[in-house]
Amino acid sequence: MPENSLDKLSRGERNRIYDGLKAILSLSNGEKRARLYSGSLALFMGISQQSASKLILDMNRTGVIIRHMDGKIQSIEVSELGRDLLFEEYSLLSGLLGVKDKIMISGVVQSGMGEGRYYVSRKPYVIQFQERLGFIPYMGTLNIKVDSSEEVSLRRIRGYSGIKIDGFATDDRTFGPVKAFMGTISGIKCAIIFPERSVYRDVIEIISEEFLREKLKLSDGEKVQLNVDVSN
Amino acid sequence: MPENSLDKLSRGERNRIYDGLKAILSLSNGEKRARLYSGSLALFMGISQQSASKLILDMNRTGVIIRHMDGKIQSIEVSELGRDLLFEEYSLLSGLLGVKDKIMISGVVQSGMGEGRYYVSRKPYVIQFQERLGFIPYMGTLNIKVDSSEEVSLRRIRGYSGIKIDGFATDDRTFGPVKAFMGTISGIKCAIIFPERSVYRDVIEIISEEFLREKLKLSDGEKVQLNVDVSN
DNA sequence: ATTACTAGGGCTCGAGTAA
DNA sequence: TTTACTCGAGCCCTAGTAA
Repeated sequence: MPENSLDKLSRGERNRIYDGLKAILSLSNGEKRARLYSGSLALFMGISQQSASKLILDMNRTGVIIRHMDGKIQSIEVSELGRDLLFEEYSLLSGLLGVKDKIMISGVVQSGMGEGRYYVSRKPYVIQFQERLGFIPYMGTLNIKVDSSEEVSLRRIRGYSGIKIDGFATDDRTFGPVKAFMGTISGIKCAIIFPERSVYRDVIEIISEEFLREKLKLSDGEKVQLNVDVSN
Repeated sequence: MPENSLDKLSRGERNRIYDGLKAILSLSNGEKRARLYSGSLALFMGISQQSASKLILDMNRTGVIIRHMDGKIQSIEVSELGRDLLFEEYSLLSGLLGVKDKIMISGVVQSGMGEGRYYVSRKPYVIQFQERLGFIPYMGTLNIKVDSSEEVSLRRIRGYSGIKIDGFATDDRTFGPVKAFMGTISGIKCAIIFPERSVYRDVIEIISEEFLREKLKLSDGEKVQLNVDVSN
């Protein structure tokens, strides 16, 4: 069972796993899964079969890959956690190297279940939205289902640390930390918000000072484009 | 004296240096040089001062940083070699993660000294251009001085491995390996060529089946835009 | 203050080898 | 065949400390 204990890993250990992930992606040839022997991985990485075997075990233990043993040959798939790790690294490098990242996301308007409204109207969130995003959002979210062709763009955004909105707890429950990215939709200032620790979803939630759905006269299924600023 | 012996480093050693470079860039705050104590670097990286000191020495030895000792405090600058290393990593990740890279470069036409013509007309090069790029280039290069605002884009391109053109030797001298990237300029197919091992230059050389300068009626100082395909 | 050398401990890696 | 365990060697990291 994965422990998601990536934070606790030593620098060396983390880099080892990081190299392993890159190697597995290289050997996947665009497929979702890579069918390989520990020996093939070893050859590719220039390490011994024993080390590659241990590396695969470690990667599986930390949950960055999902392994299926089909008899002798194993098929390995980079997990969501593993992908996130690599996209985080990518986004970090983007920032450090000064790559201008104007990421655009397009998708279609979707109706939410109203949970968005509930969350974004919690006072501790609202206070932070005002302080860190510079506006008090309309009490509701605009949900956008991102085009599947833009999955990579969305993952790239998620890879950035964004603007931190702290979590908090009430008597009954806890509200997790959130990260936000400023952007514009049809010229109107807005922000995308993500739960800090979440699995990849193709639906994103947008907040804005305006009631976007009304202001932009949007109805379900309508196509919209979003400009996202990831420079922090 | 730098040994440029990066290839000979072990995986662990290379990752250590890689982490050090990222840390130094993080601590530079956008400045060219970072003024820091080995202790500050240590704190930032979560390692001991001694390890940070050794890391700095190693990075200096391999030539990925340039160090100036101003008394006690040192100022550290990531060298061209170091930058190349990071951009290579960035480009590698781009490819592995499937980030669509349509890189555009703009600059102004410049007259070369005619050396471009000499190089690209050497037969072993020409044969490879035909085989690997799919065309026999016009015997000359179009030189473009890239806008300084697009330095990062150019470095990103250089970070990719591109299409390999092997070097060769004649009786008198050797011609180094070259890497090429397909692209278009005003809709006409072309390729950028770089010496495989070179320092960063803001002038790039374009080859094409056509005599671009004439076909596009270009004169010195004229602004042009280039679309580069880095997907290999 | 700093930087950085030297020793010792821990950890990673690979050879041998079992299953 | 393959995967993966054990254990010894070597390497890297840190503490102590000199300059």
